[in-house]
Formats: sequence, structure tokens, C-alpha cells
Amino acid sequence: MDYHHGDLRSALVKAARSILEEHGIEKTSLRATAREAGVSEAAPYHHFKDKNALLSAVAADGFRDFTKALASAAASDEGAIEGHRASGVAYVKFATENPHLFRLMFGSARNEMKAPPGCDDDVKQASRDSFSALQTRAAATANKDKPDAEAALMALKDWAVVHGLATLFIDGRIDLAGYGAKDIGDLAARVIQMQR
Amino acid sequence: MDYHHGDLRSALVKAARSILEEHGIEKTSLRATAREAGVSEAAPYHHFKDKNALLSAVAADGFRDFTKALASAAASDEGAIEGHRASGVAYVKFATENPHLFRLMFGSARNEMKAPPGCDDDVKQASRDSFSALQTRAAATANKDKPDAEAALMALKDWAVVHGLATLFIDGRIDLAGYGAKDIGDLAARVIQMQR
DNA sequence: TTTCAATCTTAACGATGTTAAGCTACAGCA
DNA sequence: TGCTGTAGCTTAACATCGTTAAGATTGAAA
Repeated sequence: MDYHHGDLRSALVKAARSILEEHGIEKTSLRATAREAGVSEAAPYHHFKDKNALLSAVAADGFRDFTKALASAAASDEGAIEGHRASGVAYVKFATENPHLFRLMFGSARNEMKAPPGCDDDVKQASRDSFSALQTRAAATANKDKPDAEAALMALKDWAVVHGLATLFIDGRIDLAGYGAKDIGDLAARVIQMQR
Repeated sequence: MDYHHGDLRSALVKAARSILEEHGIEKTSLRATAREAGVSEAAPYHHFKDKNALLSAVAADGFRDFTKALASAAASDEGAIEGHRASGVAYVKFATENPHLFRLMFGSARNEMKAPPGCDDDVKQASRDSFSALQTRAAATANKDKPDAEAALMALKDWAVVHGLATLFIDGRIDLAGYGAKDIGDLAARVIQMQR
């Protein structure tokens, strides 16, 4: 047996994410993660306080990818409005392509509200980053003479629409055929376009 | 020990729902539910195929209350549009007041996509009922000369907005103070009003 | 009264999260 | 070079969970 793995911490995050994506949150156990990383079943406790901490690290990782995906979609289109819409579609697509990860990121499957109040952990920060970028793009599309409060509310509405579409879809609540949509990206684009 | 409980099945659903609401999904185990109902830890298996089936019954129960809450909110206001908006606010409020139940109902914490394809279970049916009522109310507010497809898309958008607000809020993603809102109902009403 | 099916219990299995205690191997110092 | 401390990992155990198999209890039909 090799003692001293090298970088077990990130190996565990990687392993957990891989299990999550392949087999869902139910099967993503600490012990399975340890086995996947080729290490004893109690080893993770030397790098993470508990299972929650591991999953939080995975979620934070996911948020980084998520933020990148949204930003890159926004940049690929010219114009503030088009970019904003493209990032909305990317939001829904990300969720669709990584349903388990997305649920882990947003859901409180992880820390059932029991995170210490002051504990500004990685995930919350990463998620704040995601939304603040979204908000910035939304603001860029707002009419200049609108009061700030209304612009903020519009940004929130935009967020709610894409988040709602994403969660409803990955939970199997939306029947694409019923809307004559060929895929969820198509449907999301049509819903987003109808805004305002 | 009493054998023959009387109506253990519904007692179990009640017990599970009570544990869920008080302690969250994590603590809602089959065994704890059985204990709460004052019955042996394997007794539930004589009334439910497995844990999923129990939770599905709870979710179906929740959907019935949910549908009622939305309908009653819609009826309390006159006018199709006002009623539709009121039911949107009720949607978000229900989620806020029953976060664990709401997650169980919509999330796939329950049946991680592994429900048999043909299995049109109680939950799916109850959830369909909820949305079809919502859709009907949305249609009543649509301009008569709009094509049906567009009206359906608008209904979907309305659904996505309230569902997004609800899930984002119960997962702690929305800071009410940041929007100068006194409660989530207030905020939801403002977001919904800004539609169209 | 006997029998039988419905209903519940007891007991066990494997898996999980978590903790306590001990083992290994590298780094720095003699 | 050899010694030692400590970071990193392992083994072993506990309580809990979902689930199943086998047996006990009961009320009602025959």
C-alpha cells in the first residue's frame, strides 16, 4: 500500500464528481469515493471535515465551470442583450448536461440549511460570483433611465426564469414535444426571447 | 403490542410528513417513520414497496394541498389576471412555508429518475393536475388573438418564474433585504407584476 | 371451533457516516 | 549516516439505515 498519495484532496474531489455524474447523488458515498480514489475508506476524513465538506468542494468546482460556461456564452454573441440571452440558454443547457452536479450545486441536498450562519464557505462565494456576473449582464441590457431597483428586479426575474426552466426540466416536468421544441436549448431560447 | 393498527398506511404517511416538515429529508427514514407511528421498523413494508413509495405518497399528498392553495388564491381575487398572479404568489409562499415538502414534491430526491417509464404514479398525476390548472388560468389571461403555441409558451414562462423564485429562495439564494422586500410574498408579487 | 389470510414482529444482512487508535514513510536534524 | 517527529494513511469498531426472510398474532369466514 502506498501511504502518501500526493494530492489526495483533489483526487477525492475528482472521484466524487465522477461518481456523481455517472451514478447520481444517491450513490455518491464517502466510502465509494475513497474506493474510487484507491484509498482506505476513512482517508477522506484527513482532508474533509465530513461528507458535506467533500460535496461542497465538488459543488464549488461545479460553480467555477458554470460561471465560465455562462461568461463564454455571453461573450460569443455581440451586443449586451444577445449576450445576456445566450448566457441564459447556457444556464439551462449546463443544468441539462450536468443534472446531478447542478442539483448538488443549488439544492440543499448538501447542507440542509445547517451551515453555520457566519460560515461563508466556498460554495456560497462561488454561487454569488455566478449570479453577480449574471446581474451585471442584465444591468447592461436595462434601459438607462430605469431606476436601479427596477433593474435589479428585472435581473432577478431573468434569473428565476432560467433557473425555473432548468430545474423543472431536469426533474422531468417539462415535455419538450408538447411545445414543439427539438431540445431544451431551443425551448429556453424561445421562452427567454419572449421576455419584456 | 397491538397487531392490527387500523389504518397504518395513512398513519405512516402522516408520520413521515411530520418528520419531514420538522427535521428535513435527511432525517426522514423509514425506521424513524415506523417508530413515530408506534410500530415495528419493518411494518411499513406491508403497505409500501419501499421507502420511495412512502415518500411518493407524501409527495402526492403535498401536491393535493398545493393545488388547493393555488386554486383558492386564484379564486380569492376577481379577474383572470389578478387571480393568476395571486396563485403565482401562493406558489412561492407554499414553497416557503413547506420547504422540505416542496423539495420532495419537485426534486428527484425521491425517485432519482429511476421510475419505470410506464409507471404513471400518483405523484406525476398530482403534479400534472397542479400545472394544468396553472396553465388554464394562464390561458384565461392570454390575448384571444394570440396563437395557442405562444399562449402555452407564456404559461410555461409564468411557471418557470414562480418555480425559479421558489427554489432559489428556499435554497437561500435570494437576499430579501437586497431588494428592499419585507417578505418573499412581497418580492414575488413585484416580480410577477412586472411580467409582460 | 377450526382455519386462513391479513397484519405485524423479530432477526438478520450489507452498506453507510463517523470516530478512535495505531501504523508508515518522508523531512529535518544530530 | 542514523534518529525522530509528524503528516498521511489504515484498521477496526459503532450506530444507523434500507431491505428481506421467517415467524407470531389476530380477526373473520367456514
